[in-house]
Amino acid sequence: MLRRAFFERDPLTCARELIGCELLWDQCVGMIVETEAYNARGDEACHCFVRPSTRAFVERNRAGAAYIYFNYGVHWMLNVLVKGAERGFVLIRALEPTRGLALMRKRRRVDDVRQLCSGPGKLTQALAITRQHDQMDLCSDPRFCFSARPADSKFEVVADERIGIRRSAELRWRFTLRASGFVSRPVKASRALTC
DNA sequence: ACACGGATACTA
DNA sequence: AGTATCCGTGTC
Repeated sequence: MLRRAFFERDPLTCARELIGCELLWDQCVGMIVETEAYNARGDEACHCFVRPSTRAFVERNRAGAAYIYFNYGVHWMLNVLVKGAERGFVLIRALEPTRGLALMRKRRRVDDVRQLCSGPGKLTQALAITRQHDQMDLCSDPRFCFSARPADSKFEVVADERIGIRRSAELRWRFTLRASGFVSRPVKASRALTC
């Protein structure tokens, strides 16, 4: 289980290093293959830029808290609060499912493994994540937490532009596992950086 | 390409 | 109360 110290670092560092880690959510598990970083300060795409309630969330909660909100009137989004020198959020955007596939298929009503968690709204539906999990501490309950990358493995991470935003759109703060077939959208090769 | 549809934070 | 905006998905 990832300790709180992992999340007591900058959003960019946490977002990059979460690639290859697992998200454990009750009966279901998936490897994280896509994340995005949002800085509380100086990042116009972060909710903190326009929402006082989100700024209050940052003050009120410790690093490792789940920040969950409803988007486009349809989908729940799972973020993790991080607090280093820079504070902000990591949006969990896609998983490669590894356990609990049958339950995910039932909730998503699709069979294709690549369609289960290949998007921030898809994965919350597959894992049954809703408002009730907002502010949950993801560093204390082994049923709802992150697990570290296997020590002996190597993960190549690619950065490109964040998806679907208008402000601060040029920042390459989306991180994906290289060549993963489980991401929400293909990497924009012309803008991608290996990191 | 476009419909879907709710929370939040504005304007009055 | 009315309006603009929003880190998406599924189906057309």
